[in-house]
Amino acid sequence: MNHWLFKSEPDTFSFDDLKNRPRRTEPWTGVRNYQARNFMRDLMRPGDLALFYHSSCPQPGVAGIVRVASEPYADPTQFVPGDDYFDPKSTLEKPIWILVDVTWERDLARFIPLDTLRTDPALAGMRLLQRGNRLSITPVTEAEFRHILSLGGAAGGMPL
DNA sequence: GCCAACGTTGGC
DNA sequence: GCCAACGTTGGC
Repeated sequence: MNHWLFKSEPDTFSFDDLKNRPRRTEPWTGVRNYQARNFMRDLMRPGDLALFYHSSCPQPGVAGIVRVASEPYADPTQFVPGDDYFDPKSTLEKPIWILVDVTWERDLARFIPLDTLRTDPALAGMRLLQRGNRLSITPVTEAEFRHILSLGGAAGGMPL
């Protein structure tokens, strides 16, 4: 199993927004970066665990735990003229952009601020924290994932 | 709102 | 294929 980090701007779509959806599951629309797309296409599998990260907000950091809930499939927003994510170069026959469904998995006992991640020696190699990283989806090692889970505190349930 | 850093575009 | 210009991201 692989582990991931999904970035989202909480003003647009927060971890709680996901949790409050009827099925706690949403398609992760709007990825328009080839590297992030290729992670989904080539390496992501249903069942993979991920961190839900809040970016571009007063308090950036990890807000909760989610799980990949589908195989990759075409992102429908690329076909909708006028949509923020419309891509005129894409066609139904040859879609350019894909997404996966993401489902709420678990709350953390506490939010983990970016500053906490940055100052933790165990996370010095984390892709999210590397200079210049802008990817909205990044791989996370199992060790990093476990460590962050422990920072966030157990919030009940079966072991992940 | 600033700005560093990076990705994409398009002329050549 | 190079690379300058431009757009975007995201922390501060």
